[in-house]
Amino acid sequence: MPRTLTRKQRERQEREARILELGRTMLSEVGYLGLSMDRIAAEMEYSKGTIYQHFCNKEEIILALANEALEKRLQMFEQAATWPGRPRERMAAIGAAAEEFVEHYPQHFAVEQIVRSASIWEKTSSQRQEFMHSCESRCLHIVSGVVRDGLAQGDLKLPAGRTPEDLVFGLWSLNFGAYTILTSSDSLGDNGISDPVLALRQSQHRMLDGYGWQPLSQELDYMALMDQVKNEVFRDA
Amino acid sequence: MPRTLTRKQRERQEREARILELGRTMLSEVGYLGLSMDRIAAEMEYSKGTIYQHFCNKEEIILALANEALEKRLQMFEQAATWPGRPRERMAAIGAAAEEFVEHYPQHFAVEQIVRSASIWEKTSSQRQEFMHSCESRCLHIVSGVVRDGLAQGDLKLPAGRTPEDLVFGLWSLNFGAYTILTSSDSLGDNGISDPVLALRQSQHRMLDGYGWQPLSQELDYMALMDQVKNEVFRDA
Amino acid sequence: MPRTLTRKQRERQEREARILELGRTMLSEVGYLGLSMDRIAAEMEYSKGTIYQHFCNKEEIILALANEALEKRLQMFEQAATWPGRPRERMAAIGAAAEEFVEHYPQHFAVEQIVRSASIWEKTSSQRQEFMHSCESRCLHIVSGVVRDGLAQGDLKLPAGRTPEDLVFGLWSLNFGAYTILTSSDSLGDNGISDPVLALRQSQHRMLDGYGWQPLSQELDYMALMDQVKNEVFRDA
Amino acid sequence: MPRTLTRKQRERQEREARILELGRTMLSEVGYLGLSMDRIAAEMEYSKGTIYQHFCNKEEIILALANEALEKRLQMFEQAATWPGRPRERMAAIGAAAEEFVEHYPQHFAVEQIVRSASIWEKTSSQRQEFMHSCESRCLHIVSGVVRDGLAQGDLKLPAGRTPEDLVFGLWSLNFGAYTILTSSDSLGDNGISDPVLALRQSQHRMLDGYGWQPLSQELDYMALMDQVKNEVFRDA
DNA sequence: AATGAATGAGCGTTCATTCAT
DNA sequence: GATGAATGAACGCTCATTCAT
Repeated sequence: MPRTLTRKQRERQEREARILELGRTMLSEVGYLGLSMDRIAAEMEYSKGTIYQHFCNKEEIILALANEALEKRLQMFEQAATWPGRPRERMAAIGAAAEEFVEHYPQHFAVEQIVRSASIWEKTSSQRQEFMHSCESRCLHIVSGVVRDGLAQGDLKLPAGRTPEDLVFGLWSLNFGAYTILTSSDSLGDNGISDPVLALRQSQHRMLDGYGWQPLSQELDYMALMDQVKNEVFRDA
Repeated sequence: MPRTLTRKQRERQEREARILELGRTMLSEVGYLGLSMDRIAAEMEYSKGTIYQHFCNKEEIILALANEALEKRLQMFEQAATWPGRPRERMAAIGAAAEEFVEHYPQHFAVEQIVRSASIWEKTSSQRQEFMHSCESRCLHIVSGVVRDGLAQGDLKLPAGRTPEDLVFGLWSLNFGAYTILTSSDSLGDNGISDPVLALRQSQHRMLDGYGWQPLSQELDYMALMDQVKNEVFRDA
Repeated sequence: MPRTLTRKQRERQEREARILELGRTMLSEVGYLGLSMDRIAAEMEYSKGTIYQHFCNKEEIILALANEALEKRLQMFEQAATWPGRPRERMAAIGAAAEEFVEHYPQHFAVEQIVRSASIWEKTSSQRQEFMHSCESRCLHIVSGVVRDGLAQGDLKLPAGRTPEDLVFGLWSLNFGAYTILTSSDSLGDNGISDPVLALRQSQHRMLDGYGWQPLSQELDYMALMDQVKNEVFRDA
Repeated sequence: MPRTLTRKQRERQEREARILELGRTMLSEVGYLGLSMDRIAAEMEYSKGTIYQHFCNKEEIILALANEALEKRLQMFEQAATWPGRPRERMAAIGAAAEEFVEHYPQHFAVEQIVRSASIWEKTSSQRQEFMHSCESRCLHIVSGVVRDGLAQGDLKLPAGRTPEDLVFGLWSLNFGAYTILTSSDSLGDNGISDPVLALRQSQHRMLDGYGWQPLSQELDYMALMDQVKNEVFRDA
């Protein structure tokens, strides 16, 4: 029993990776509608039958892509969460990671959006669905962990009855909403929003300030910190 | 010469309304892909040709629905913005309106989401496109107007270089993102977010607190205020 | 009983003329497929029902247009046939008329072509069909009359068993074929046929020369004659 | 490694041939408008999808048919042009080939006519378009080659400034026009043209006589020659 | 007489999926 | 295991024609 995979298995994995790569590009370029098994097969220079041996329907491909995306996001969040410093600084680092994720892997982000808009669930295997939920959970958990650290250190207080997850939900919504609007609107500038990414950062930090999370953004230049994180942690991501 | 429309014209309008009503339901139930002219026609018990006499392609229907939705939202925002009280209270009123909008017209909100995800623009008339942009602009304008009022009264200060629109963009993102996640996730509860709508409210208010907007949420029970607005202004919307 | 038409009748006729005018333009611009009752009605700013009161189906319109075209051609041939001179000169005059017809009324010619390519006959009234056949007959008759004049004057001889109509059929074919090819080919120049209209003229005259029709084209400058006819007879046609 | 095609490939080719055969019949029976992918599929007893795997749109089928037709015509012209004898006799042989073509492959001729009347070009591949143009060119070239031979041997003279191609254009027009009229008119007999094919032959020969091409039709029985060619060269075409 | 809403068969085309080879 | 021919339902859309008003 070889520790390494057989050649066949290796080829199979490589093919699968190529399918996903192609699918990702397609999905982000032409959307859910534009992604077709025919096209993938043609571009792969494999037959459709072969594609179906890897993914038993179109939706499975999309869910697999979503899993890749979430895995990447998770990994980046994990990296960011290790940033040395007080919890609020680590929150900023995660914010930087989220920024970096959208900027550096726009196709991944596009997949995340599509998965939220198209109804994919009925036809997909519960295994992949669970994997996706677990990724999502772990992402959330990383962030809520930092919140808990902040609470433990007395850097912030939560309103009665509110959980760390509630706070994270706010940040998540803000981030996801901002990039969704950003991606789908071309009239932001006309409406006085000339630098939406900066506006997003401000909003995040003011929200945390609103929770009284120390050090407040008047006391620490989180903008500079985020740039630093992006440079140092994700320079060659 | 009747001041009112002729019977024919009335019938036409009613039919058009029915098409939109059906389209709206379909769109929110089965999404952009599931909406088909065939299905609309079948369900209307009219022929396809008749539908096409009202809307010259599928995308026009969707854009018309989006315009309805934005018009409704605009109207609700306008109403909320007249709420008596200090600017920050009026902001809360608008927040309540946004909540009410999604809750009371979930189909309208679904349309707003779909329009952001599907590429509809190429086939639609520029007239409808402009109408939509203008609605969006006016919505934004209402809210940024309240921000300006707050600034004028010295209730809040904006960071250097940031515009009222930037602040509004944050709230908009937060709101849109929260309801998008809320709508497309069924595992929030499992992840510790048991009441996402309440979490959204908190996030909004903490963000405004973060801008130092008086009166802060410690000083005024905005939750109660929002409930009051929903009861008094939108009771029978 | 008024000698003149009533106002209603006049209006009816004018409307009918407008329908045909519009139909003719459409037919020549977008072909048989592009001609639609919808479009005619829209452009006329009349209702479809009204159009149908004039022509009970699409094909009737086309046949009516064909009749107009043939009537015009007939009229031009009649005019040309009165050209003073020997029969062969009158043949040249008719050739000039045919040229003029295509050049000056390209839409009429387009209709003649369409009528030969689309199957229109099944749905049209026998009355219009007969009118068309009679026009065609009379056109032919004019030309064959000139041939008979030539024969009578001993200017040409026909091979045994051949009729004047056979000769005319040749000219007709040549003319119709040349303009059909001309209209539908854009590569004539590439194939060495730089001036097809001139080539057509030559072919015609050489054919008549081949019948020994006096005066032969070596003896009389038929090219100049045709130009003269076009100038003098059809200057302001 | 088989020199011949695999069974699959053979089947594919056969199916393609059947599609074209069916298309040809349809086209000649019900015209461009009557030809529909639905009907082809139904009559083939294959699904529409299968048809589309061979031809990516309707127009491609028609152009393929046109290419078949032109290829056949080209081949027949090439055969005829090898007829032993003086150039003018070879011209007659080509005339016989043209006759044989229309008589023996009326569907091919019908396709040639349809391609001249319907606008097919926009949707078809440039490859097929070029093939068609090249066939046309080569057809023309064969005939103009014979004219050049005649010129070289001093059998005819061309008017100043006229090319062999101009002469060929005349014959082409004559032939194409005659068969077009013949095909679309059922009243020729009533108008004194009892044998239009014979009339066409006469016209051709008189035209060549008009160019003084030796031997003239008085000196050589081209009618008999053409029959001989049809019998000997195309007996079992 | 005039209208135009309504029809509905038909069109060309796409595409996820199956399955014999 | 890989192939790709075959499927067939579905799609968006057109248009000649009818007919109640």
